[in-house]
Amino acid sequence: MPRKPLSPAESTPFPRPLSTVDVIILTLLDDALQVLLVQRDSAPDEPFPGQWALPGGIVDTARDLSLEDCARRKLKEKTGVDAPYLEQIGSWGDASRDPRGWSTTHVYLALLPAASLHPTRGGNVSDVAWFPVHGGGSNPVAPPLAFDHDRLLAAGIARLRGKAEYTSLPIYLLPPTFTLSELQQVFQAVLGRPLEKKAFRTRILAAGLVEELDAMRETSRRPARLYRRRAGQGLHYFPRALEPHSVASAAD
Amino acid sequence: MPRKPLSPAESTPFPRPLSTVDVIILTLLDDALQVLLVQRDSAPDEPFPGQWALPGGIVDTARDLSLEDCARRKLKEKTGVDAPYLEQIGSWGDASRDPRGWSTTHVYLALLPAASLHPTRGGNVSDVAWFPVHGGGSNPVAPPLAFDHDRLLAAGIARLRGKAEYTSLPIYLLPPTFTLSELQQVFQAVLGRPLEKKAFRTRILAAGLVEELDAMRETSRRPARLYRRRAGQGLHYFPRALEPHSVASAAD
DNA sequence: ATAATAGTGTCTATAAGACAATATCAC
DNA sequence: GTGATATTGTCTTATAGACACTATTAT
Repeated sequence: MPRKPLSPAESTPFPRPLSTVDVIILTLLDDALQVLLVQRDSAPDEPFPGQWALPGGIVDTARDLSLEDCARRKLKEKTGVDAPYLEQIGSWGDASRDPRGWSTTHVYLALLPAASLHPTRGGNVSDVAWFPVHGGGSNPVAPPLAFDHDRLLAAGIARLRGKAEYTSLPIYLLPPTFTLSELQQVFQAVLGRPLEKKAFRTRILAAGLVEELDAMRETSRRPARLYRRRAGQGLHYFPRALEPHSVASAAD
Repeated sequence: MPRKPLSPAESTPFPRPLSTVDVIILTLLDDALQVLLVQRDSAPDEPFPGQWALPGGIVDTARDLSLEDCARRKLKEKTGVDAPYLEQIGSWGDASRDPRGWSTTHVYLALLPAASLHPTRGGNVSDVAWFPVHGGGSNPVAPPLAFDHDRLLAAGIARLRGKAEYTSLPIYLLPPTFTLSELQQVFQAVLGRPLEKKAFRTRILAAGLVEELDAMRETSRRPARLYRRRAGQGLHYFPRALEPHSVASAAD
């Protein structure tokens, strides 16, 4: 039962669904797109004890001013940082997705650079870990996730992949400065296919969404020019998609 | 207070936000994009009495199997029909958008052909009406909507306009058979700008998303070939946007 | 010099924009 | 025939793909 009685104004004639927020936190680690997952409590009266799940939880109307606020809070709790990109992916609400009853989750996608995380690959808690997202990678993503989190994660990945075809979105997976080769590698990791070097560089530079720095990345080979996102530039929409694709599903 | 006590499994340590669904129902009437609005109850203890609002209401966990289910129910209640296109636009949840307290609305976009509606322009109830969506039309959209429905509507229109640039989405605003000129008019009404005739026709036909019928639309001028959506074809993504556009806001 | 990665030159292919020309109907 | 709308021809332009070539570093 609720902790406090509802005031008359708050009283409504319907039982309210449980409201939660889940965050799909992605970054690029070891040249692969990886997702942050948390292991659920092992207490047997908890739903999906011990299973891996997306970070998230119940909306706390006393602390969270808004759904996005709640997502930012979850993000900060698990990573210790704010994400340079946070987007709502959608909401899934029905009677059966949570054994506790009718519930709705509001899913957000957060992209952040791996370099912004703590030294030991970001996870500062033992029940938090990064998993590669690849369908065909050597180490597959964790076993089936709790609740319906598999489909939520799939929707987040699909959104990122889809937007990578015609926007600059994957740039948010990189630290503030990067080389064009690194940027191309991020796009390739997201899209799961190689891209043409010349076409890619022309596309990025013609869009004017990065600016040259006076510094180079010094490696054991030829140094590469460093760039950074142009200040105040949001997501860039390219006039053409990266590859002629044809049809998609009926809704979104 | 809730009508029935919560079972232990349903008990959660947080007060739950109010969950609602609102539907942005759009169609093409009189060559203009129009939205279906409902006038709220005039009882002074109701929030926003007498004001126009998007059709919607509280999620009924006893009747609605899912959020989308709920959206379909609202749609059917107001129009009497199912929409050939229904997409979730997003969810807005915060402490202040509803005077009754912390609430979340789940917003859906429905596109349907005007011809599918009842004879007298669809509205079979006196407190339901279509309003043109145009910013610069002769008859502007209704005065400020109830709650935060202005921004919800704006988000829905923006989604439709955005997708019209690089998908076939506006086709769902037309009846099952149509001419290419009519299809072009729908795109123009959505985008608010004229399109090049030849380029538009090539684009549509090359995509293979319509099929020629053996019938013509007979008017007082040269008859025009009728087409219909190819069966089983979902939303089509064109390889190029209709016009080179550059930047958008930071998140979606 | 060689290996490796960074970066460029140049050609082709595709699809959109511009805009004129032609086709088919009612009258 | 004229007027109106449908449909097509053709040229230009912009940008992605292919792919070979040059540039710069460490060794």
